[in-house]
Amino acid sequence: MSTPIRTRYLPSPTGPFHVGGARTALFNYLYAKKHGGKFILRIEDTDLKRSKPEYEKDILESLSWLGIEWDEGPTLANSYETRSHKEKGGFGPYRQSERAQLPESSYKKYLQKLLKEGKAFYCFHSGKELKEERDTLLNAKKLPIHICEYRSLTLAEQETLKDTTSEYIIRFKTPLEQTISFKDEIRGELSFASDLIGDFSIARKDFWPLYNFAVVADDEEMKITHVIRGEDHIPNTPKQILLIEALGFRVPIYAHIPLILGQDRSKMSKRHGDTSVNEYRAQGYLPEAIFNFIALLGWNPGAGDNREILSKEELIREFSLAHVQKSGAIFDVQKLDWMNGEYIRAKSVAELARLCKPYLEEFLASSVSPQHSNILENVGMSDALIRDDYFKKIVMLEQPRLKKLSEIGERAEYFFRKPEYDRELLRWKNMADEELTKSLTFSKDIIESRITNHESRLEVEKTFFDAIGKSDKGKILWPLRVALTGKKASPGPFEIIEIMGIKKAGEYLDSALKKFG
RNA sequence: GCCGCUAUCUUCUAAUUGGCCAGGAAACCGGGCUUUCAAUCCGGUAAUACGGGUUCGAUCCCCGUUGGCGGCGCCA
Repeated sequence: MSTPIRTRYLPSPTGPFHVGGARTALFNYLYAKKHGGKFILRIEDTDLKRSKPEYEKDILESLSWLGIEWDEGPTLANSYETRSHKEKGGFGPYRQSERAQLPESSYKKYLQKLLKEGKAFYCFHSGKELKEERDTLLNAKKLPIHICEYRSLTLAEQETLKDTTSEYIIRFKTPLEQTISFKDEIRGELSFASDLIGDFSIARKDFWPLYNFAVVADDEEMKITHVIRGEDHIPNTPKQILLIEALGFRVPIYAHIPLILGQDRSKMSKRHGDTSVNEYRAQGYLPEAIFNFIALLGWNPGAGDNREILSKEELIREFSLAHVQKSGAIFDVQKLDWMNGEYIRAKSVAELARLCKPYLEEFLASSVSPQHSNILENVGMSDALIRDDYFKKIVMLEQPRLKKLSEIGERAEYFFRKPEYDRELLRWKNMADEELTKSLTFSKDIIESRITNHESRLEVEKTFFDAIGKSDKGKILWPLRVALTGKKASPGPFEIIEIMGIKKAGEYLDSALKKFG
């Protein structure tokens, strides 16, 4: 019996939750699910100055929205503020700050062990001294690491010094002249010289744990078997392995995945603007599309499998670390747009309408400018009264055109308020004014007197084509379509009439005609 | 600066342990369908960073160069 697989994702709630983090979480999730293991969410919030409850909430909500469910960790009910300890899993608490505050914290236990065995020590250099040393080394073009003089003091000597000053910190006594190597599941054998690491800090004087140490302690306590994280953590790995060995823990399996890069090829981060999951959500990207898209960023199903649209279940089934790319991938929004469109087209109309409705309402409510309001004539349909059956028909029309849900407002606006007309846009090719007026009047005539049942698109279409005869269809249909929509691009006029009805269509044509006196 | 990772079209990527014309998708361009825009169908442009090896044969293995990225905190 092999040990059950346990993967984890450790976000730090110090800013909006980004797609890079979501991808790391996703890979851990896919790997765990593929092998019937557990995916653990642990919050790295020991940096109390920067960690914020709202950021943690953002992480939890974004992950849930994406469908990346964690088997253990904080829950949305267990908010950062209330600290109600409604967590899932038996290895809690899952917030580092809470673990550190436990009366018999494991951090303290392990720290004391290291100190006692002479594997860690108190460093009494002041922050100023450290900074100066660092600057000197940097200026001399040397590696800015700290190999501390206090490392060789006995514990008793250190305890004595503790009485003389309050400025000290706990460091790991990094063994010299050693090579630390480990196998990365994606990159193979990696090795590092211990001399280049220095005596790194592991805890503050009050035993408050620092990152590298905290990770090692918690991974042990939570029985983590696989560490799947961004390649920016490769340099941390030898430090963590040194700690693991000093504490006699088991070394987990490592896999360092490539970074997601911004358009400028640098690590995607805050400076790249709208990269937060929330922002994509607000713009109307579907969670399934983002899930699918980020899974394919740095990973593919492998040899000869050209599928790109893959469901969550398929992704879990196909996932393997062996097919993870080694080099970083640029987040290409254009391709995301395409994929989102694919998912939109795959939706049922009812579902899509439900998803689009808030975007439409928001658009109609927010885009009423003073200059706009006088044309906001109520054409038999008040904004507050968007009937579902009516809206569904509109959505059906826009479905093949939509890339993001947020586009629905702009695209379907004319169904709810009369458009503003641009004289030149109404004109088909070089049509003269009289010709244009004739065309619009012609359409108005047909609509008002010849169509008996506008709900039959076939009838509308046939009536029009019978009347137009063999003459240039563009002369009639282009001005009609623009009169109906006010836009240079839109669905066809017959489909629009079918939905908006002859009354409103007639009124729109009247307005368009007024442009030409 | 030092250490590490990495290198196939503009972008994401494929190429059974070295072997067809280097394949797919997005984007772009052209065409069909069309009043427009989409959707859809057909077609097209476009890449193994460079230099050495090893080999009958290298995108693949080795070395070097160059480029890109990451890390070097009492942050995580």
